[in-house]
Amino acid sequence: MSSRDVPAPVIRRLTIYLRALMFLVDEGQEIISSEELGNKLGISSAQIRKDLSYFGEFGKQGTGYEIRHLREQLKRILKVDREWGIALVGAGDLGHAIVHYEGFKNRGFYIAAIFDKDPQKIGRKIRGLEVLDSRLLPKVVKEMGLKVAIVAVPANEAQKAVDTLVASGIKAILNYAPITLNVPAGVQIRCIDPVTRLQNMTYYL
Amino acid sequence: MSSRDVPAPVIRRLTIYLRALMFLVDEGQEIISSEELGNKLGISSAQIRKDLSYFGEFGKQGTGYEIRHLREQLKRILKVDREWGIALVGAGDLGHAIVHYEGFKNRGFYIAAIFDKDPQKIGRKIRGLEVLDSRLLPKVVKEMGLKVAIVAVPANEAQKAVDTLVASGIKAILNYAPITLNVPAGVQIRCIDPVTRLQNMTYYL
DNA sequence: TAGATTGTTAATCGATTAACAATC
DNA sequence: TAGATTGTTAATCGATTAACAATC
Repeated sequence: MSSRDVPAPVIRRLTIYLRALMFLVDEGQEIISSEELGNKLGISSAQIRKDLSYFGEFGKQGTGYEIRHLREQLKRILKVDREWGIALVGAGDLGHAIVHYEGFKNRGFYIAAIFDKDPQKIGRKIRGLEVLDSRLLPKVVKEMGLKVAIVAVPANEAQKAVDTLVASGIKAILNYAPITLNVPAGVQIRCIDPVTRLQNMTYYL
Repeated sequence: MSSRDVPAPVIRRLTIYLRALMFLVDEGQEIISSEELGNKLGISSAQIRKDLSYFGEFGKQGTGYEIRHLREQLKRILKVDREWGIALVGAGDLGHAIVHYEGFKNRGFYIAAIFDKDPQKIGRKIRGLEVLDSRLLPKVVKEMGLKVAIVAVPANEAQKAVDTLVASGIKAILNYAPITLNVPAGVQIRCIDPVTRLQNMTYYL
């Protein structure tokens, strides 16, 4: 597939463009130029046009981009013109916060199932969704056909959780444990570690 | 300052190296080569050696790196050989999860003050720390000399929160609102948006 | 010493930027 | 049309990689 060789930084920026376009639609704006969008995001207009050109021609010379149209195109490109069910592993404080997070809505994702191995947590409901025994994970993930997961367990349990998820057919994992995890080729993984982000800033202070 | 022109990707990776070294110290390992560390992190050994060479010579030919020593050096470089107090803005679900987060410990940060504008939340205690009225933020941040903040308020309140923080002397902001925020030069900002990270993965599915 | 691994250089690779013809 | 902005090319810039002398 030719789109495979789109540079990774381009894909990362597309998600930022999409987020901005969603916001602009809410604001009622209909048209935007690469210049104006770039100013809002701190990205050059040339960069934006170049990024978009990997996928097609979405603008109109002399005018700019029709916001709704570009939004739909980016949703399609990023494959969030649908809703992905997420398997959440870990029903602690962080898991709770993730389930209550409002930001998934209309952005392509929803929490489909919650798992934990703590008998104290199994059976409880979070936002109407029952916490399931981790031992049921392979069965449930397969039955529901889930491809996306979030790992919100302690660092020392994270690799095991990831291994189980991968074995159950999960293809994309967002990991909140502050540790580098290994996955086989063909499985996507990203880590959210607030401390590394903070350390990244203190360097510059 | 010459260290200003160290490439940003290098600093990002240093935080990953530091995280791995902390883990290795816990495991009891004492020495590691760039090759072994690279294998663990999915980074080439040449990359690691090059990254470190921006700051000095930390290894020993034929042997590798003394893990504790390299850890201390990275802590110093990233300025986390101290503890930074964090001003947390927003005491909702996410704010709660951040206060209860165990990952800050021994990594250079602690929550120093919590602010919210909701009268329902002001005065309550989270982990022994009282939620303060947001109107007190400038005074408290200045008095405590805080330089680092975390924004955990809704998207529509985030820019205002950031403006107040910057006016109060904050120099580094970790933003959890799913929106691009503007800060003046000299202030660092990073955004944690799980949905953009997820969208980044679904592209490749 | 012999073997191993660093620190660093030079070459390669890839991403960003500037400029402008095309065109709405 | 005249003005504005796109899409794209070529040039620039920057980061990664490979290789190896230095050396523990």
